[in-house]
Amino acid sequence: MAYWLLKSEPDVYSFSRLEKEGRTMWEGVRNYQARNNMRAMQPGDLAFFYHSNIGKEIVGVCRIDSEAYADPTADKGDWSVVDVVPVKPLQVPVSLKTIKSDPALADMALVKNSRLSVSPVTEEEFFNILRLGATHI
DNA sequence: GCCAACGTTGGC
DNA sequence: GCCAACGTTGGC
Repeated sequence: MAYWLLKSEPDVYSFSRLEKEGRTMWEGVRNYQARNNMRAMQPGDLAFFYHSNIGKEIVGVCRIDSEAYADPTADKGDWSVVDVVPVKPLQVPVSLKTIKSDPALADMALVKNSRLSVSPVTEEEFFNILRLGATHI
């Protein structure tokens, strides 16, 4: 079981929309590191859903529901997607500010490599954030 | 809206 | 293979 973090601008695709739709294909990733992270995902892995630009906070937990497969929206290049389903929103969103100010979380890829849209999360980080979010899975 | 950080492209 | 130029992301 691995843990991840997925970024999306909420005015492009928000967590509440994922909850409403029940499932989405995580399309459009055009960065090799992010793509390789998706290729390392397994069905059942859990991921945080982070709202970039607007909110700048982790708002929910979702589950990876497929292995990586070819991105049908890519007209050229070797890109991948995974299917994602919602698990539950965080009772308390965990802001980037909170994460940066917490020594246990300040090494997260979210902080260290702010441009990476699909990043790994350690088990320790995952449960720390759940605790800050007052949420149990 | 600005700009720093980062990744990619292309000329040499 | 290096590096300057450019484009994009995302925090501020």
